[in-house]
Amino acid sequence: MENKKRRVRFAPSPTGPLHMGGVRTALYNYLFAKQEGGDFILRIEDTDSNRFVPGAEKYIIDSLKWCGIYPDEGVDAEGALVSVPSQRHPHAPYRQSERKPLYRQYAQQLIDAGWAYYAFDTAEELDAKRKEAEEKKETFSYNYATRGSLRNSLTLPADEVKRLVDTTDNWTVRFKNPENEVVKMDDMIRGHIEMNTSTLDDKVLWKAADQLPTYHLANIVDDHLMEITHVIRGEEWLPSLPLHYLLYRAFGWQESQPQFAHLSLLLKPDGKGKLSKRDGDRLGFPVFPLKWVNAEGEVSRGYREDGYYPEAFINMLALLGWNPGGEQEIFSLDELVKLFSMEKVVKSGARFNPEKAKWFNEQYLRAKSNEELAGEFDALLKASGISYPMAQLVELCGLIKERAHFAKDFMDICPYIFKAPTEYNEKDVAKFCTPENKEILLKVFAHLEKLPENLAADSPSHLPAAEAVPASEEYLTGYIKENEWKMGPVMNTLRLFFVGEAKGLGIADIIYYIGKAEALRRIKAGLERC
RNA sequence: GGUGGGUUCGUCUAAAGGCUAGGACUCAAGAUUUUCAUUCUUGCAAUAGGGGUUCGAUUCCCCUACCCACUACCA
Repeated sequence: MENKKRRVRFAPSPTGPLHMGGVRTALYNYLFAKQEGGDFILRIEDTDSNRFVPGAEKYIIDSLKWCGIYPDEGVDAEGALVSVPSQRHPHAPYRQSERKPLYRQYAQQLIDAGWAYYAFDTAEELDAKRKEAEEKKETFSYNYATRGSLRNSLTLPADEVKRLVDTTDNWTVRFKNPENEVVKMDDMIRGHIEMNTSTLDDKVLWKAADQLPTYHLANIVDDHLMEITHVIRGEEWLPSLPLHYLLYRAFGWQESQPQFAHLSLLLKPDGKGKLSKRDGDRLGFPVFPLKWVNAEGEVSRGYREDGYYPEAFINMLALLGWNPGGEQEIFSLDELVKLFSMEKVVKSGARFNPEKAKWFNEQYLRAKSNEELAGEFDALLKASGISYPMAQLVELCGLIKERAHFAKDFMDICPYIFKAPTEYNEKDVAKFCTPENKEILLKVFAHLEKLPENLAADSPSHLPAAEAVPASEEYLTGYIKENEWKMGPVMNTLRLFFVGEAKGLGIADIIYYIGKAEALRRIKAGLERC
């Protein structure tokens, strides 16, 4: 059992975009499997025909792909139909809707063994019972106490049951929970758990109306057939664990029953409750890996579109509820695979912190080469119709990457490199547009005009110290010092003219990146407007 | 309401009965810089409460409080 090759599955339901909590579940499954060279299987649990959302399956696959999580088996990366078992897909099909004919025989097997029964109560009848109980401050439960007085194969005569099963189609198959028995379970994260079967209700396993199983049946049957060794899923499934244990027993599959691990949920950054789509809209951060537009045309932002690198997203997600123990926080996917352990998964829910998510991206941004970033920047510039020499763009990226959270911020950090400011910050104008500074700037203009292009910029910071132009009165800083002017006011007045406010890169750098002619134009314009 | 799970700085977490409870994010202060940002230094800040067990509890047990999930012919 322990020596068997690990086989895990991620089994989302295509009812909408994949939540980042779902991505984390997929990630933990993936890390756990890959650590020992196991298989990661992607199965689509589309047994709820009412909630099916077109495009959701493709979204899930694209999301995992973006994160670098590729299934070994399962629905194809292109979402192509995999309905025939093959070497690559030995347990196909991987969509439960395509496995539809399979489940009925298993439901039948449970009925024959006395572990399940037919139930003929309509949804309306049961709703009425629930409402009635609610008014009396009680809870209606379809279980050992009530099943004897409801319309099912335990109470109806055999010929009537046969007639209803054969001629009607709004019946279900329900699991027959044993009465007052303690189910003893083990969870890899939570340890030993016990639950009394009398607190459970008789879950619907199969519906005649659409000839489909519910989650519980489909899940257990498929996990068994697909030889899943470890079920790693969200905490919301913990309450149905006893049912799943009982199902394995009812089928006689205890020997190959997988081990279970229930992950805590991702909580909203503020207030109470689990992280939801609304929190992202309200607080201004993505909840989904990729952008999603629903049928009503509502747009949900995605981490990808917000400018996150998938490595940063995955890194952040991995550390939300798991920690290898040291003080390192930046891990590649490969490192995560090596270090992951289920014992180190945190039991309590993790509140999501959007600030920290940004910080992770910043770390990855800074680790990128200037060349790579320049490629991203160049694409942004081209999109706004700007072309700029690549060699200088690479140098510029070295400077601005320390100022950015995302590569998409590059343009906002230094728009003045590509375009002269159209307006000046009023406070800075009041501070620096003094008669004295104007007089000095007039002289600086004249001095700069005389300098050759390659020296106008003084010593831009991209140059290694050894290649830097030696300090000399010939150049800008030397000229200022020689005249015993205060460096601050002169530089900031220049910056006001170059940038539009007293912020931004060093003056030498700005002159280097905009060129002497443009620098002179901006000083001239500044002096006129001041 | 019932059942189950959980609880260390504001947040993510470390400390598997034993140093002054450590790190990161955020925030604040200082240093550096021609400004801003970066960088560096420093600081603020926690074992939910109460009982036990023990020479010694963040750690083990019990109670309380609070939080979360489930309680569908959804997953």
